[in-house]
Amino acid sequence: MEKKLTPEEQLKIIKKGVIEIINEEELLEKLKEGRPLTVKAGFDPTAPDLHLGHTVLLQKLRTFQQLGHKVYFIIGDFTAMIGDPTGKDKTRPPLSKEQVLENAKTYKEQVFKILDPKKTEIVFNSEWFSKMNAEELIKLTAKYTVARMLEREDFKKRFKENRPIAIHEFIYPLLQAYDSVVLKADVELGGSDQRFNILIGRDIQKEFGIEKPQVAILLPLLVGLDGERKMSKSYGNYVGIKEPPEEMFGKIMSIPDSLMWDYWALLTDLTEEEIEEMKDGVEKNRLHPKDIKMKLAFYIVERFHSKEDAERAKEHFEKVFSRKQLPDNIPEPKIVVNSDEILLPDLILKIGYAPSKSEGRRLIKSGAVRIDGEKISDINYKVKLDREFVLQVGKRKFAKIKPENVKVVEN
RNA sequence: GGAGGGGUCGCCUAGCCUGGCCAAUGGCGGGAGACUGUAAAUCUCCUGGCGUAAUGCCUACGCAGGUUCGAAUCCUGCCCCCUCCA
Repeated sequence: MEKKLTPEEQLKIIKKGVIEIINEEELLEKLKEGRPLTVKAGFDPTAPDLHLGHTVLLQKLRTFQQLGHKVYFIIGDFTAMIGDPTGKDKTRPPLSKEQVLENAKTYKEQVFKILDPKKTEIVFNSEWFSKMNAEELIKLTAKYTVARMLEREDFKKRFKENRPIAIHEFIYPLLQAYDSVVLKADVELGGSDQRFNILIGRDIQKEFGIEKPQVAILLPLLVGLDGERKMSKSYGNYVGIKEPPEEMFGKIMSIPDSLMWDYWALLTDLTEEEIEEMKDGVEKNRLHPKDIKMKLAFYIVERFHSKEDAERAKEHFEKVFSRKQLPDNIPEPKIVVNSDEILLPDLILKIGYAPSKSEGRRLIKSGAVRIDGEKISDINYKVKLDREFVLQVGKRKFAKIKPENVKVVEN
């Protein structure tokens, strides 16, 4: 808990790292009222994991909590069944209720790695939407127009290119807006791609008689591992906050160097000056970019796991990738076979290191497969399972095959 | 409701007129290898499944049938999408 800060001081803290506040004077007004503000951010439980991209937002929510405000973390279980069309060039397939609930469950435990449970209210928007009837829904939709919906870039684009926009996709932003009505949100946080949705929230709140609508706070989007698109579950370019330390470390090491400055800025508490200092060091060849990236990876792993985990992850990384040695903890899969000899592609398939036998063969052909460090390039290679050996597929997949884990079943 | 255009291997796209050489062109994405710092850039290979192998088998060009020795390609019906008109 901090000492009560003046509205101006609070604003300054809030503004750090923010792309845009719509609008700032209104926020200052609200802060001057001296009451805890209702701060809202919504998440679609479309995949079971929160990732680093989400944490940018969560961090800012925590800032609000530290300033004494109240955070509503909305799990859009209802809206997830629609699918947010933001940034999409095609209609999203809706999720089943079961999937959504399953995903939502894991969200809870994850958000409290960052947020203060005492000041967080987790709400499901199905709470109000599943009770809404057709009449109420239509009244809600009557408050906005097609033309205004089409102002949105992704809709406009799809419309122009004669690609389908389903009606429900128009309704999505209205539902999100309605969340803000229900909660009487003072502030809504979102990534910069949420600008449109959040602004509709302001309009709709006014339509429902809320005089001082929510202030939109837009945060930068974290670019994903590919260095191209925003970090997102659907692009598969993300680092989940529950991922094992080694994974996390490795993934961060694989981002393009140019991207790491964004990561430093958005995912750490370092000041701009400190980051600039490092950047300068790299540019003047005083510092090696790889070392700085290692530091970043360490920082992030420590953050979501522990210092010890970070140490281990770093050690693992150096061992496996820098020194090309075997890692410490090699999985020892149990396998069931019908003979004590097995074709290599079969073995690779069996331990799940290739999705099909054909793929396994391809990997062998391309020289990605090693047994006890020795490259195998014969796709008909037969492996004897009566001795222990280490199988390596690609740079990062290892498995220790032990005779005691092999079960021979006649058939 | 009417007229026209279209649905191809993750995405986009070629092929369909002039059936076989089509597991199907090209790009993107993805994987692996080389070089490296699991960075960038570059180069090479791979990218439906099964198969020790083969000019091999299976499944696949919206769905269901038909014509044919043979169909992504021709015919019929159905479903879906887009455009224009109403």
